[in-house]
Amino acid sequence: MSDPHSTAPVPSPRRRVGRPAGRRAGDTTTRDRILDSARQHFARGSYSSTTIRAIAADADVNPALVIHYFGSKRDLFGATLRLPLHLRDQVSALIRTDPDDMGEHVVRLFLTAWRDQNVRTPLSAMIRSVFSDEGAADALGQFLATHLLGPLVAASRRDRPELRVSLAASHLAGLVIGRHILGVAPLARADIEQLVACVGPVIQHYLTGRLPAVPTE
Amino acid sequence: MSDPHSTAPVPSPRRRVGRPAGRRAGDTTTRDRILDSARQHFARGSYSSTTIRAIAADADVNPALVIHYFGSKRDLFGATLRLPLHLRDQVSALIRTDPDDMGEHVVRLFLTAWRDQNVRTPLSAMIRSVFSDEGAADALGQFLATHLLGPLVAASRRDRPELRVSLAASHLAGLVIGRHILGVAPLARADIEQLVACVGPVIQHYLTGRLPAVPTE
DNA sequence: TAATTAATTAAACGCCAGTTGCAATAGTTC
DNA sequence: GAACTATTGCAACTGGCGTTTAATTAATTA
Repeated sequence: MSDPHSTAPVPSPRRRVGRPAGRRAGDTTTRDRILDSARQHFARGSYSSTTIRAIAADADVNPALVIHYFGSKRDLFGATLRLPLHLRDQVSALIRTDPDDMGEHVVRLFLTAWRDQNVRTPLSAMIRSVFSDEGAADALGQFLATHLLGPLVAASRRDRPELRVSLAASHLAGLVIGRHILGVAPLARADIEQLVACVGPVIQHYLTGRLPAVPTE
Repeated sequence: MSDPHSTAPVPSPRRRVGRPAGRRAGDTTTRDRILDSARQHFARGSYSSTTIRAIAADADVNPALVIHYFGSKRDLFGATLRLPLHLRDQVSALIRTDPDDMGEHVVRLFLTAWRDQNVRTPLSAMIRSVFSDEGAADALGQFLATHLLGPLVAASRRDRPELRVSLAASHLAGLVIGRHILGVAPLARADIEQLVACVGPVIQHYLTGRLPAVPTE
């Protein structure tokens, strides 16, 4: 501060200190390192609480390089949200299973998918962003409707499929949040099959069981 | 902007522009207005994404006044988190009801409490803060264990009470999040009694029904 | 009524964020 | 090997943030 310009036109001899500038030898993995670091940071904090500078530091790189590769913080965030495709395949395999047997499969799929870091980090980043960025809820809703809930609703042959799927999804979401984000001890400690055994039948009930009639309407 | 002109050290005659400084006439409700505004902002965004300046602007007040009343942003956040006491009373009334009848009562209590703005805003601020601030999960966990889950666990006469209560709580949390934070249509649209009828029996099952045996161990 | 205290604002400070401009180095192409 | 392009770092700019300080006005007290 205090009168920036008007410094004498000294051509600033670019002192040679710290790591040198310029391209590194060998092939470059820097872009991916940045993306990895960004995934981890966005998955851990909110959008506004994670900083490009921290991401850059973890990738052992200059903050400007992050911008150079990804344009802006928002775009970088977008780049971290791409989901692995095989999850979609698993879901579409799921809806072709026996509907009376689906409950346990859904729970198992959800819980095992979460162990895969390629699923877990972008999803938990999405979840976190939904809670911190107003309006991001739409993005997640879109994703869920298109890739997860929508197919299930379409496959249902029962009454009020949207309500059924919403009830099931809210339970699963609560389960995953409790187990993996909040770390509620009994849920985090339990092994997957135990949870499948407990929760699977309930999901099954929501999807195909008898729901109480709507009061009036 | 641009060039804050290092004007000569004129002692800055405190120009009279905008609203005048100084105490206002009449009795003051300012502190409460600030607190209200803060509640709304913290309930809507993450801790780091809400700014004192925005809170002050909504309360139609100078940012410095916020600090003057509450000391710091953290303390202000703390001040917004006090829960209305009657919720605690309702919970402790709840655990004295018939355990075989508790499921529907719990769901109804949760959903109706959420309609009360004095409950909804601090709770959703807590939820959001848990997702954005690392470490805030402990605070919420503490609160839940002390005021909500703990009593339920203590009142349970079944096996594995922590797992039971955790399963029930995760379901309820997912329900409230879907209904009130994400605005999932079928959950947001349904009236409370319909949800009570659907979810109550499931909660009941988690609390007092037969859980599948633990595999080995 | 004089002194004091409480409520309020304006202005600035220091910090840290995202971003930009520029220079330096390494690989690639002719 | 010269010209070019891709990769990297440094330093600075701009802007918003939480917070501090000082000034101003209204209420209260002595």
